[in-house]
Amino acid sequence: MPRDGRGTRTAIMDAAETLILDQGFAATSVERIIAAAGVTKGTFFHHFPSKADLARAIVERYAEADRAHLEDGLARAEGLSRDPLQQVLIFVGLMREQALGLDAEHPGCLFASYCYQAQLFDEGTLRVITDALDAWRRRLGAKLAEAVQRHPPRLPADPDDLADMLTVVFEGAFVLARTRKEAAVVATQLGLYRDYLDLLFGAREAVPPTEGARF
Amino acid sequence: MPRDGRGTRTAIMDAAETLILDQGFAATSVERIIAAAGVTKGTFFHHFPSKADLARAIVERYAEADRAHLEDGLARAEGLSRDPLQQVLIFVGLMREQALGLDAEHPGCLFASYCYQAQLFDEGTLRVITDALDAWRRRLGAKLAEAVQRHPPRLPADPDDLADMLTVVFEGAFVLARTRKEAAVVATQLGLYRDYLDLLFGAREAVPPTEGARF
DNA sequence: GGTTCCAGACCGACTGGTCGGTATTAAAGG
DNA sequence: CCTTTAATACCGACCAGTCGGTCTGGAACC
Repeated sequence: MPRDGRGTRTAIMDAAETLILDQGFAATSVERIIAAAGVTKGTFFHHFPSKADLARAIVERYAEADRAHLEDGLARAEGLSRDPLQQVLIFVGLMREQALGLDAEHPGCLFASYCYQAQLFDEGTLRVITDALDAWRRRLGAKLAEAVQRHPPRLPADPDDLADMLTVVFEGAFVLARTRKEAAVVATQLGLYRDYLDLLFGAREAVPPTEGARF
Repeated sequence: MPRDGRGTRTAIMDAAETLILDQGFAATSVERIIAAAGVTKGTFFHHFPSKADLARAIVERYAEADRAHLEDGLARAEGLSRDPLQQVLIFVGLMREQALGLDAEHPGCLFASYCYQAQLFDEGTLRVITDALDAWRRRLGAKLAEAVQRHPPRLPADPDDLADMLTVVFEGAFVLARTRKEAAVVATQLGLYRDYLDLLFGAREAVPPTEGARF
């Protein structure tokens, strides 16, 4: 094989991703992408058959990172507690921690960007997004369903909807943070979501688990 | 005076608004707008000096409707209870009611659409958005500050952040509803937010107000 | 020599925006 | 009452520039 083009490829994707996040896909011309990435048009179309293929590649990479983020956080939470409710609380806490470290002036989610320009993308590209968000619903929903069993909630609540709410808080907080140019909003709102779960499952009146789990 | 052009003007704005909401501003060409509105290019540029002026006009109209929505809901809630906490709960309930009536396949917020393409708009246009969202924070934050006085919350909570959370839930729920093509998400998530407030301010242990307000 | 990576001139389609002109209306002047 | 006038509403051909995408060709590596 000749020389390695993967660096160039990711350079194009990196440049495109940040441009897309603050001006949208349609306004992000190939010319600007290649200028930002320091390559030429020939190079661009060597790596991506079309601009649409770039969009797909970027969102797929983003979704993979998102999934890794989810699984990594869950694994860490599972290592820190046996109780599913505590795991979720810890998980949200971890997300909050990382949100605090957002130095970026422009926090934002590529999924949200795409979904507000949905007509520009083909079905497969949009499917990547729904699949990624469904993963959060399924994984957290299952944990919360267990939590509902062990810790009777003070108000009736559907575990899946509760899981969705984390995504909702993330996405909404990004929007607000962007308009205010104040990244701290994300961490603050995640904290409120955590409080909500705390209140919903009154921490003390836990039903003893069937097995000998400690907490 | 010549014949009335306001109908044409709003027709252009209506067409543009829906197009912008599902493909973004940059991808919404003047040609498509005028095709959808049934007017010609000359007419378009007669009413709007530039495409950017159209963007500004649309977001201003949207923000006015948003503000009216806020004030109308608050006025109704204030008519239904004297207690600020109850007013907020009723207000959220009203929003939920209206979200249930969303027949649109594409629920969505123009503010979010703009903020994910912020580079395309000038400062004044973006300012309209921050002002509109700040109004929600101020109005609801004040109510919630009163609520905190009368009903000690079970967990420490900043009234303004709590107010922000309604916006967050709205915006986040829109994103999720769009990806799933399932408008019901919005009402569901608003219901969860209402539950949160309910839990936070335990409904029964209210501190009697200084004056003789009943609730 | 064949394959992959990169370069940049080039193309037709489409973009936002302009401009000269027509149609419609209401008020003013007779 | 009828005409004039002026202001606004509307039309569509046209323009310069930008868009995504193609193509030919050379450079680097096996």
